Amino acid sequence: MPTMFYNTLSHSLAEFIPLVPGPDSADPLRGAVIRMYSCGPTVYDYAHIGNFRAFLFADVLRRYLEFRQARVQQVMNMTDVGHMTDDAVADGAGQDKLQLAVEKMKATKKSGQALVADPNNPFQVADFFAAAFLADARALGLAVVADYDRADDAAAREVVMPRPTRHIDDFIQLIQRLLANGHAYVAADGVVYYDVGSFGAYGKLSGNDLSRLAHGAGGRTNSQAAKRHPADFFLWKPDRAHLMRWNSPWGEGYPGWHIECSAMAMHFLGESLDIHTGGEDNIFPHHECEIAQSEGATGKEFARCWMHTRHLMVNGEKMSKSKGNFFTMGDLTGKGYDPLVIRYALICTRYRETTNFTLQSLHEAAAAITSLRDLADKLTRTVAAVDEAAGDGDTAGFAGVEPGRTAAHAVLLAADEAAMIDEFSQAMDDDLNISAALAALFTWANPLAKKGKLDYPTARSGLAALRRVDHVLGVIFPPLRALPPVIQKKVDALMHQRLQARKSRDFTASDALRRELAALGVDVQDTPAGSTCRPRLAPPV
RNA sequence: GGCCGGAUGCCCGAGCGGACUAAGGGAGCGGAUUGCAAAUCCGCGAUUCGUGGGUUCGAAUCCCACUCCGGCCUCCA
Repeated sequence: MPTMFYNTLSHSLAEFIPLVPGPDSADPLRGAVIRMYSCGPTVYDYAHIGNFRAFLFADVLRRYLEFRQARVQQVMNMTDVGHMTDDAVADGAGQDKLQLAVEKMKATKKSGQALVADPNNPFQVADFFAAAFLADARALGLAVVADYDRADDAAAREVVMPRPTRHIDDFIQLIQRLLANGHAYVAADGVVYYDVGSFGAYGKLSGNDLSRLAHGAGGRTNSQAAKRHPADFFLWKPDRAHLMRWNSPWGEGYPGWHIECSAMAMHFLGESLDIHTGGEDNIFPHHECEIAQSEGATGKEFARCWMHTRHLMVNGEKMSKSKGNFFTMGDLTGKGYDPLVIRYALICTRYRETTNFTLQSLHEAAAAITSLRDLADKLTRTVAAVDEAAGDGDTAGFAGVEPGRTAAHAVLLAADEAAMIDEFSQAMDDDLNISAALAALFTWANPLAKKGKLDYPTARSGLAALRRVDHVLGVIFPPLRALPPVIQKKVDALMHQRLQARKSRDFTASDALRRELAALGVDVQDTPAGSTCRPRLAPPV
């Protein structure tokens, strides 16, 4: 079955064929090199789970392509240029968002918790939130951040998650190119604008057309004398008062908010990309403008496939700051949810559906992950026991290699496993239908989990299959977060206390202790051999 | 006003013309086991797919109308 993705550009499902396909025409993904650009976070504040849903969608997409044996070069920007809160006239009005962040930082400093040394320094503020983003993203298992962490120096990291403030020269060059070929102009107010009228394809992504943009009820109608068309957007704005500003041929100022993605994507990935991802809100105007800038400059198709994820709702409502109904990672981990639970809850529905996020969905996720992890444990123990007895230490072959890439692929799968992998893959080929893919996984996993004793070939094959799907899912094999040492001490003490209570058959005390332990984040299980405990993925209900 | 999506059991969510007596997950209920516990195991929950028409031998799946919900058109993932 061909790999079908919904392409916002064509408004339809179409087979995805890489620009540089692999050698096998029957399976163009295998061995392909796929260049993918993902619109990343702005680092003016903590990212919320709605943001992370979009990044996780890109992550699952990338991981699935790797599952299919493609090599993916993914670039995700971290926007640290202070863009404007009120860009309604496509002209940089309102307040600088980084300026707002700086004000907030100053406020927290006054209240005694200094988050950065100098809250007046926008670069420090941006660095602070960039670090916070990376920490959250690591916990969620974003592969692009793993790449970033593996990069050995700052320059190498820059390739993976570039920061616009370090690419101002690229922006200037791109703007000069657009000026030279007539797609941009310097207006009477000294601002450099993109001339949308010069780019006939403007609107091809979003379905907007210029006449409607000029006259529609949805804003952007403000006439600005300096611009040729109301939809013209600025590329560079001279402004000596702006918080972050740089020298340019058009005076000291700052870049427009669309130029960074065009410039950095082309800088690192070339003039044509395979896939460009983002949230649905990026379609217009951001991605529309990216296309105009990039294709206006190069004359080549900028991105072959545009993929957008729908918004996340919280408790049935759109997330918004005024309602205060958004969660950050810290909010949820603080309540006792493991990041892997959050990951699962955010990836387990198809990216093109509006999804409603609730705390209940986290508990469902915890239950689902727990059963898969229990199966993985059982398979691992079975394999390890035999390998140990045989003395070949072969289990290292599983642990040491990046999952999904080599070792797991090298293990020949039994018929059941192969069928599951095939079904999983077919579902994902259908525009990343992860619900159906998960159904295939559970349908295979449940009987295996219920079987009492497994033979070695079954366990080994099952483990390899689980590792392969988990290369996409990323929730079965990554370690859970560790209990803080202080809590661990308490847990040990309570477990001991409980053992005493059970010895004297004081089950009331034993159960009370179980609840205490649950509140601390561990689940207790009693077996004939004694009591054990393990970390909980979610707090008790 | 323009342009898009969506409505499936208690909840989430697949299915997109015949294998649907509707996947999978969660919650619930009954039983086994147990400490009248936790964990585990076995079993049970939609004659029905927003409403009304239509097409068809056959519709959750196609067409029309209606109702409701959501998104974008403006900073947002």
